[in-house]
Amino acid sequence: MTTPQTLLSNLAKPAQAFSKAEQKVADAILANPELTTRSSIARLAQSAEVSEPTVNRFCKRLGATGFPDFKLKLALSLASGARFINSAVAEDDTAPTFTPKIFNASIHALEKTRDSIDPKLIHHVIDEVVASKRIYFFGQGNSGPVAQDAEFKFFRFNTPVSAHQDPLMQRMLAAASKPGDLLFIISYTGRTIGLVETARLARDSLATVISITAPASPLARASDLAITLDVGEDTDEYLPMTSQLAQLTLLDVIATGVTLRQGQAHLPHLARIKASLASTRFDSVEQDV
Amino acid sequence: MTTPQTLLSNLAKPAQAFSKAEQKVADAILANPELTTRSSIARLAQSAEVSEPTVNRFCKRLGATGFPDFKLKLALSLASGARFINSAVAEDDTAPTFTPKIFNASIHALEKTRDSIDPKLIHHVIDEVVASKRIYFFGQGNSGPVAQDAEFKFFRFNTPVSAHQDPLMQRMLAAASKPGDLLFIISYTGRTIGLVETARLARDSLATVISITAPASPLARASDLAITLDVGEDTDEYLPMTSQLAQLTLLDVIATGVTLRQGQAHLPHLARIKASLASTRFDSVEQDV
DNA sequence: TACAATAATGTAATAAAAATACATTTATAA
DNA sequence: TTATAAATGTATTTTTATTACATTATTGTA
Repeated sequence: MTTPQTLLSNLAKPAQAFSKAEQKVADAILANPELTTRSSIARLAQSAEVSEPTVNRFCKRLGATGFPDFKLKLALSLASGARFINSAVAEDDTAPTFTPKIFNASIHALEKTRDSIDPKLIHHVIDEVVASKRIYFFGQGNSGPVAQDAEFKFFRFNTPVSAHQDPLMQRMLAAASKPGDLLFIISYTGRTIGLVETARLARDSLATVISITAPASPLARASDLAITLDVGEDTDEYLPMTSQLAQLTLLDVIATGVTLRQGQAHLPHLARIKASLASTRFDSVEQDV
Repeated sequence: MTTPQTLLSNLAKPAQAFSKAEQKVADAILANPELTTRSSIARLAQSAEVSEPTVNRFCKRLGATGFPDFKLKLALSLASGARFINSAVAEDDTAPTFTPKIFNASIHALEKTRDSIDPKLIHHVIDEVVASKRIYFFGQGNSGPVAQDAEFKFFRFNTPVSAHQDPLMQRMLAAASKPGDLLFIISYTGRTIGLVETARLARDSLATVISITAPASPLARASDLAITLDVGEDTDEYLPMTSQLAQLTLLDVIATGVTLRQGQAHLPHLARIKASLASTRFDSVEQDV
């Protein structure tokens, strides 16, 4: 089934087994997809130099129920991910052009992550968090700030939580861990030697290890549960490290899940935290939560 | 002019001056907008219990050229931001339902930021970064990890850079700063007393202060340049702190801009950084950049 | 209250668009 | 070649959208 997100890229794929006339239709659409979403079948047939039924058959072949449905899917495809195909930052970009590109790349990464997350796995992770007596977040390099951020997010629960970026400290804490301890290990590649060893040490001590990392990586294999994020190509020198955003949002999801699981029981605890910040502000209504 | 993004919310607005029959149409569309994008005018007229021309007139009143155009705009509106109107996390949500909601909220925040950023301001900020002799990133609370992350991102440039979360250290560095020093101060609310005072100290020392903060906040006023992010409501207990994502992506934009400005000159520097990480990996192809 | 004047809505006809059935052409393999 | 199947086009029908115009409500004023 052709999903809206991939329709446009399917069209562009040269591997497609289109017949001569259908290729003409594909070319005509690709020449101006935006216009196609507002065209009649007659107009498109004319610009592709084929008959109207050919266009109609073309649409059905691509999974639409007919031409109007095809236009709808095309418009959706244009509106969502597919539009980012050619949005790599180029050397001659200036602020007005590369700014939206970078935001779009970030948005795209979150969309991709959203669509690839297994809610069952999230459910299990929340189970582990709720069951744990103590939580650690470990990260190195760019994942260090993510671990630190997670500490803030999980501070609202009554379970003791801390984040660590220092490899030696991570190692010592892992070795000293006990059953009931929960370690989140965050690594984009899952190939950082120190973190993989830390995971093994912790599991030897019967602590639970959950990693947020790359699919099929050494770290994923060394963990009890692995939430794998395949945000994709960091091949482009200029594009942002979107994996962090995915990691951060994922940790938000987990924190939210725990909050929901605990229900209202812990709200007074949260209120006390908020109150403690009031005096550091110009006015006490808001805060940097 | 009704833009695609706001069409749906315009429909829902009770303030709209719709006539009786038109209100019926609006209600029918709102009851199932998704279905409407695939309906014929006859079907919609029937479900709204009005005549077909009434539907047609309704569409034109909302800025479409006709019913098909309206459907297209509606579909686009559905595909983009507007769909998040009612996506607050509820107490009876479970992992499969709240996970996409949180990702959507994050995506929405980035879309909003993307559309509100002034590229001219970004250009000026890049000017300041390129001109600076030394860069500091200051943040407290949840913005601390953002500052730390920025340090990683800006490390690729030859300019010395450091991030600080400790208020005393921030204060000392600000007081000791000199012309040519550039301070980035990150604060969601812009009302953290310590950070505002730090900004004033730094400007007294003739350093440049750029803040990433809330519009019209004390911090924004105390800065040379203020990039203001209005990500909006953190009223919902369960929704993520999306402002961090906006801050992170914004810093990505700035870092990218600086990279582009410097051109290829600094690529060898970057290569050396990458090489230095190789031995910490299971294989040296990838890294936690 | 009555009665223009105007706005809102619907009916019926027309035009436009899309889909279908079927004929013709083109390619393919025996 | 020549039968067969696949691809494409023509003509027609069906569906969909729009327009013109009639009817019905609504509003303001004498």
